[in-house]
Amino acid sequence: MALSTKRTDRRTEALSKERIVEAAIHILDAEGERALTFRALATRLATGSGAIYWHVADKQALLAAATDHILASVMAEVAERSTLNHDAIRTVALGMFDAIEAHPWIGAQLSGDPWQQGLLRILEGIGRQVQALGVPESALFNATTALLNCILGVAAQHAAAERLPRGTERSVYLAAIAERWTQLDLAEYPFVHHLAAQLPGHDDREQFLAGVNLVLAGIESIR
Amino acid sequence: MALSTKRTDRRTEALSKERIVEAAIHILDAEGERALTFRALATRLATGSGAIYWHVADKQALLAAATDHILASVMAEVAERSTLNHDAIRTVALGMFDAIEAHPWIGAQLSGDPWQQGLLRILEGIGRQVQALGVPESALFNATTALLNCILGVAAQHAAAERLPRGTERSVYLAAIAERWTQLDLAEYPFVHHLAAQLPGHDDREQFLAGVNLVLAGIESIR
DNA sequence: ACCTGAACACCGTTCAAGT
DNA sequence: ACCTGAACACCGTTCAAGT
Repeated sequence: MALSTKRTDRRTEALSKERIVEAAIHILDAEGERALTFRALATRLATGSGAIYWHVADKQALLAAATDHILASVMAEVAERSTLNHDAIRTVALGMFDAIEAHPWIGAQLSGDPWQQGLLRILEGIGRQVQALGVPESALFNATTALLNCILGVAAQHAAAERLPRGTERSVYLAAIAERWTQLDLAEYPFVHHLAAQLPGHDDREQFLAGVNLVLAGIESIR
Repeated sequence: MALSTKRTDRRTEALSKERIVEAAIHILDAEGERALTFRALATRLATGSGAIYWHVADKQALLAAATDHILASVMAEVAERSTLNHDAIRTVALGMFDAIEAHPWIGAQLSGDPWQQGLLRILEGIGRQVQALGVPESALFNATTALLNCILGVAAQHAAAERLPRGTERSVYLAAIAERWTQLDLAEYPFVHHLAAQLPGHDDREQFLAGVNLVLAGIESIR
C-alpha cells in the first residue's frame, strides 16, 4: 500500500469519499440522524467543513452514499447464503430488516427516496427470485414492488422511532403508542382499540416475516 | 355566531389552529414542502411568526395536523360510498392514492411517522373490513398492516418526487429514472434493466391497485 | 488538486414586551 | 389571553484565499 511516501506522509490520511462516508455512518449510528452535521463531520475528520464538498455533492448525496454502503454489505452477506426462490426472498428481506434495525436512519433515507441507488440492489436481488418463481411477465413488476413495500413499511416504522429522543427503549415506545390508541374514542376506533392490546407484546421481526409470507402467498395464487 | 361584537370586531378574524392549518395546506399544495416556513406562514396570515406557537406546538405538529385534516376528509368522502369487504378496502386504498397524488407532501409525512393520528383513520377503515372478511384473529394485524404497506409504498414514491424541483413532469421524472437504470451494469443488474423498459409506460394507479389485489389474494389464501 | 474557515442566507424556536 | 418581532442558536452551502 504505502509504496511511496510522497504525499502528505499519511499524517492525516488524505480525505476521500470513502473516509467521509465511514465517518458519517459512525456519527449516524452513534448519535442519530440529527447529529450528522457538516460541522460535526468536519470536526471528526479534522478538516474544514467546506473540504467535504470537494468529495461529496451535498448532504443528500452523502446520506445516499451512506445508505448504499450499508445495503451493499447486506446484499454481499446475503449472497453467500445462497438458497432458492421463496427462501432466497425471505433471506434478503430479513437481511434488510436487520440492517434497518441496526441503522434506523436508513429507514428515513429509504422512505424518502425509494428509487435511490442502494435500494436497487435489493430490487435486483428480490426481482430475480420472483422471476425464478415463474411469475408471468405482466405481474413481475407488481409482485416485486409489493415485496419491496413490506421493506419500506418497516423502514418507515423505524424512521419514526429514530426521530425520538435518543435512548428511548423500543418497548416503552410501543407501550406509549398503545396507550395513545387506547385513549381514542372507542365508538369511532373500535378496531384500533382492538389492535392496541396486541401492540406491546408483538415481535417486529416476526410480524415483518408474516407480511412477506402473505405477499408470497398472494404471488403463489396468481401464477 | 357573532352575537356580541365585543372583541376585535372581526378585523382580521382572529388566529386559530384551523386557520393556521388551512394556510399551511395552501402553501404546501401551491409551493411545496420546502416553502412551508413559519415566516412564510406568518406573512400569509398577516401576523408575527411567534404567534403561531400559541396555537401549534411546533412544525412537526403543524404537519401532522395538516395531514390529519386531509385524511379526515378522505375517509369522510369514502364513507359515503359504502360497499363491502374487498370493494370497501379498494375504495379506501384508492382514496388514499388520490389524496397522496393530489397532496404529495402527505407522502413524506406518512413515511416519516406511520403511527400518526391521521393514518389511524385509515388503519381503522381498512382493519374493520379485513375483520369482516373473516380473517382469523391471529392474522388480523399482519393482514391490515400489509395493506397499509401498499399505501406507505406509494407515499414514499410520491415523497421522493415531491423533493424534485417544482414543476417537473411525472413522465419526464419516470423517464429520467428509467434512463438511470439503463446505465447500470447489465451483468450486475439484469432485472432492473428489464424493469426499466416498463417504467415509463406504466400507470401508477393501476400498479397500486394491482399491489393491493395481490395482498388481498394472499389474505384470501390464508383464511 | 485539494483544503481552510469565515461569511452568507437561511431555518425553527424563544421570549420580553406589548395589547 | 393573545400577539409582536427582534434575537438566539443553529443549519447547509459558498468561495476567496491558501498550499
